[in-house]
Amino acid sequence: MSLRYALLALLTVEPMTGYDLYKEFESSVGHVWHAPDSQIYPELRRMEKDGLLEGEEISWGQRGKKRQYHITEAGVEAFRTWMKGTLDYARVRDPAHLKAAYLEWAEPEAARQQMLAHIRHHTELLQQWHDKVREIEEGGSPMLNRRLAKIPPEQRRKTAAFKKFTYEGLIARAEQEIAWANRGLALIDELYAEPEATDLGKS
Amino acid sequence: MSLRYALLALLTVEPMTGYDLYKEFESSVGHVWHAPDSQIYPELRRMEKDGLLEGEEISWGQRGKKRQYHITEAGVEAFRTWMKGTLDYARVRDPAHLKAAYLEWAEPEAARQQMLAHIRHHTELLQQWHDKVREIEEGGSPMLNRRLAKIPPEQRRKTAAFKKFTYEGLIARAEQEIAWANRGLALIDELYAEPEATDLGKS
DNA sequence: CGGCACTAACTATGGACATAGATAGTGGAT
DNA sequence: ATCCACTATCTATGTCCATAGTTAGTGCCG
Repeated sequence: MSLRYALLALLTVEPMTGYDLYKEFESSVGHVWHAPDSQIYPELRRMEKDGLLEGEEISWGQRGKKRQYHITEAGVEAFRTWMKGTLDYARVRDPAHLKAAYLEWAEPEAARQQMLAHIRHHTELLQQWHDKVREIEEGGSPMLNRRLAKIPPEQRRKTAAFKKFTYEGLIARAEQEIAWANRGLALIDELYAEPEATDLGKS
Repeated sequence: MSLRYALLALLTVEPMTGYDLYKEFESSVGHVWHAPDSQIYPELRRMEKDGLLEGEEISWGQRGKKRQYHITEAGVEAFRTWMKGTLDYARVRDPAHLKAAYLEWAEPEAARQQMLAHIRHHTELLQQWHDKVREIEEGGSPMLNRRLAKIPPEQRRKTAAFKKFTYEGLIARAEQEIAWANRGLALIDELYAEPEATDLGKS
């Protein structure tokens, strides 16, 4: 159900086509909520049917057409209602930690690779999110700038602050995951340490 | 696809029925990977068809029956193969952070409630996971104890260590989420602080 | 003018999961 | 003897999502 609200959030700034939204999901919003175009187009249709959006055919070039959606009053209302209510949190389902729980089944080298992959993955995310925070701080985010331009000046501080707050949370999470995986690497080293010293003691 | 491997992981300890596995998912493994019975039963059938498990009808009471599954050689092999390979990480899709990015749309009180709900949720998880770590440390986890009893003594240290490592990662994550939500509460207070001082300056 | 990357939108299929409910036996408590 | 909580299994429906196409127009580059 969150896809719907992610789309509404973007459409509170300006009317957009499905393709625009898809592009925005690939870059900015997609860092928080990913969605493929095959999910976006039908959802927009459904939202129009539910009265949250209104679509309009726009011609493009000679024969080209695109469908631009703008949010309705009901759409804004639905978004506000969603913001008011509390989320229900999904049950834990974490492949990386599931696997970590049984690392004794892997060769030490494979176990290390798991941890390195975890670090690599979260380092990439970290990079993206750091870039995003820098962009916000420097006022270089086109979508955010358009949003800020539409709202009264006294609201702008809040709007930018919450965006930054969000990304900083994701950054902290990624850093935590990296730290965990590093502890994992240390643990693997310790558990599979060359047992010479111990053997000497035993023999 | 991870459900399959979560089930295999449990079945490396001992043969179990679908109901046993469902119960285990509700308590121990469910802290890492949740699954409802309606997903477990058909998956077990599929795994049997794929030769990873073998099921056996067992009578229970007068007329009762249950189906107990034990892992096959192919099942163990599949589990090892999964442990060897690397996971592909799912794209980010995080309702809590999506919502946080647009908190300026909520009344300050509603915004605070979001943060408090986040704290409450992760505090509950934290509690569960802390209990789990204590259980592991004190040797009071029935499933883990049966697992440890089945393996050579020199393997036991690793097995227990990886379980503990896993839960500690989840604990660190939950603590991070709580810290983030607390920063959120502070930010809300700051952004919506009584503006007397500023007004005085302006007037 | 032909190729090519991009814009634009949609369809089809299948897996994973939530939610809800159906069915039936067990075993202990009142 | 009956009720109830629990054990045990399965089905049904719908949403979400990944993956992989299909179709068609645009606009620039060589």
